Amino acid sequence: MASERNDFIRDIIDDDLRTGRHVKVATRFPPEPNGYLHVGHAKSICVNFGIARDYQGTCNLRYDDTNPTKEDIEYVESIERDVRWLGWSPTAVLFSADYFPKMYELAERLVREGKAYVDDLSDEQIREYRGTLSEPGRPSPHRNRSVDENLDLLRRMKGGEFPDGARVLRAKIDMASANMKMRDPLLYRIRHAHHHRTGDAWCIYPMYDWAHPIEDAIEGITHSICTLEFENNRELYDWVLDNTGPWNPRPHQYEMARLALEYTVMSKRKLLTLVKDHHVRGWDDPRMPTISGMRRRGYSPEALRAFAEMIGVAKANSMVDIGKLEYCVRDDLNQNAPRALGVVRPVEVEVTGSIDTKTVDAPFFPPDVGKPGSRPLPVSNRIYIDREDWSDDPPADFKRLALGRTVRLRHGYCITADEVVARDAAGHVTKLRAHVVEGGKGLSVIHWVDAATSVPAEVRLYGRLFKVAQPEEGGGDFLEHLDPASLEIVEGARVEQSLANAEVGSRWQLERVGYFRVDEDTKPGKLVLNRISTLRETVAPKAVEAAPAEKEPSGGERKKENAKAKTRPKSKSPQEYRAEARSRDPRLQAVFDAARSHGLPEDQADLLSGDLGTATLFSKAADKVPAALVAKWIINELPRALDGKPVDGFAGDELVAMLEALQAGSITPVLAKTALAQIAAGKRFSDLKLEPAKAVDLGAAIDPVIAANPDKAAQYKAGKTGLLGFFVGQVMKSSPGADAAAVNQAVRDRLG
RNA sequence: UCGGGGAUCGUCUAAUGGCAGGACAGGAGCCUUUGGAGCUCUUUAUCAAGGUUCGAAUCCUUGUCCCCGAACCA
Repeated sequence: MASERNDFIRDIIDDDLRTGRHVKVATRFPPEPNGYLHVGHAKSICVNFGIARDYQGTCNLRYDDTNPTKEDIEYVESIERDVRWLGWSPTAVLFSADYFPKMYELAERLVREGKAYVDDLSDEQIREYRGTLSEPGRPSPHRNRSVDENLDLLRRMKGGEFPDGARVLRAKIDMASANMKMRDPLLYRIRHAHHHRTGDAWCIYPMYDWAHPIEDAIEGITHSICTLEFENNRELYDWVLDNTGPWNPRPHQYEMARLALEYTVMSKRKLLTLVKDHHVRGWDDPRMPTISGMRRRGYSPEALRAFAEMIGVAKANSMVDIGKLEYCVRDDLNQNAPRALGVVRPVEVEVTGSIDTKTVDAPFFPPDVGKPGSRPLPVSNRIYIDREDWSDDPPADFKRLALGRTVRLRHGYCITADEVVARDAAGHVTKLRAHVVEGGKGLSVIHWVDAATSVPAEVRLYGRLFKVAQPEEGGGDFLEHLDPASLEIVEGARVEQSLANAEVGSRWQLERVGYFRVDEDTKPGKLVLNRISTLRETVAPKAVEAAPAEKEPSGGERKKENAKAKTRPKSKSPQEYRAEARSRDPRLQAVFDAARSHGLPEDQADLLSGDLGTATLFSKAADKVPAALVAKWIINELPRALDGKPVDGFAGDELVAMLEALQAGSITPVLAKTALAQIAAGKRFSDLKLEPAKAVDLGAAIDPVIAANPDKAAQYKAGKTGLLGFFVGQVMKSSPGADAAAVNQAVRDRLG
């Protein structure tokens, strides 16, 4: 189905579809409308909508608007616009607020079933009663109110009888849970606030952990994808589903790593600070990592989708190289942005000598892009070139214009510089004289525009907002890392005539300068161009001012992170748990002692006596089969066969039967492993159809494999010994009864 | 009474006991009327140590490091 693209979520979906757990796939993108979407959301959008697309499923856009004090209609509108601009069409556009009646109904059900209660504690008290990471919490004095009282109180909460913060509805779960999220989580709080969608209909609002699973369940979401920080919430998510259902399909939550990107910040709070404190011009400032900012900058939906594809989906926290985004943007633009000429800092050049044409026909794309189209380019003997392309004192590898040097004008003729005619106050050249070189050859090709017909433009040169790769690291204020040079506005640029009426939103490559988008600020007669990206520079033309921004925070900041880790209490190790279990349960200790008396080393005895399931399995089997053999199979092989299933259900008699057969030599170890997996799946050993160990003609088994892979055989002989496993694996596949060790040796012999 | 996750080239990500692969970045070369693009070649990785196995990134053990969790936020 989606075999070409593999990530852990798609693996799970493939599995769910294969086993029939689900017949359809339904996902959702659930933003809270309290800010603009950013590139991190773009990843989530592409994952959720991408899955729906790949599996012919559905994906809803659902506003998670359960907190009226933070949310706003402005954000609602921007979010849907951004999702659609990215190229996705929601199956439905929905609002959590529309489920408020159903959520409330289920809350009453919980109360009636004695699974929720109204608490009068203040927020500080609730926090205090909750305990800490390493200490259990205490029950609220109101935890055991009667159902009737709870129901009455809840209804009065809903009726608006109490002020904000006076009471909350809490689930009655377990104040001593190691998972803080399960310590009687809040379900409803009182908020006499106007909601953007429900107005003043409600004065109690559901919390995320209550609302989200119900929303998913109501919509029939099968795979509810969120980010890693919600891992602890999953237990509660499942609890809510268990106590409000039955639901079919029953949603399941999966967590993936959120996107972190170099040279930017992603939290809504920080983005909001940038906007509110005017460090940028708005949510859609082209330097912002918001989708609207990137759109205004000139990034295309295709580029953003390609980026999402490139970074993949996984569970490991990561920091993505900003170069990957820039690559995707350039890759798209190279194919799609027509070329034009423009100079950012014009230097007038008076060209002497004859010019035979008035215009040249210049193609929009270079031959390697291979797209059609061209425009006429006026040519004359008064032109502008870019200040970048001139040097008073050219270094040896300078390939552009200097006194006495010759360059070719793009799409035009060659010129040789004769004389500097004028300079500005700063000493920059403003006017040159040059002459045409007939049939000449230039050092390089430079861009230019015709002086008479070119049009003025304001060029906004955007760079990275921050000077450092990780502005949030180091403990200081992220604003300190803002790059004051992230925007440079150049007023006096000139671009070729054909751009005079370029459409707002159109994207162009100004050859050798960069990619640009026509900005919304453009007015008739005043073209405004945003630089989307520079061109890639294999040899930096401005090597002098290169001084790349420091990539790594300094060492001192490093230390701080570690100190933080050290303050965390240390968890118990599995070994300690097993020791504890034994001291609690004499039966386990007895198995430990028995294992020792069988001659097993202490570490094995320890592993076999940590829980009752494993311990009984071992002691039963060790009565009939040598203990060392049993230990080895239980410790090393059983976990994989079980694949997460509990040991308790594993049939010990079958294990014994299998091990006896193995001992008798009637099955090979390879077969024994597959048998173990089958037993774990509930089969009886005697019912298994297993090829008996037999004398396989190794030559007959191996030769065809070698013959079928002559190139690999050659590589092996040349020293790529890793291929041995490949050959053995192939042979084992074709001759299941073979003895792997013998095959291994025989392949080795044969390939010399 | 702490619990939940994670660790593979510089970066991101594959490999589900059998060839450690791809992409980005880097390097070398070719090509080029964009110092762009393209093409070719190429450097570089399984957190550590033990164990099981013919064979381990993958299974077991111990250890190390990183992230998340104690809002009436989501």
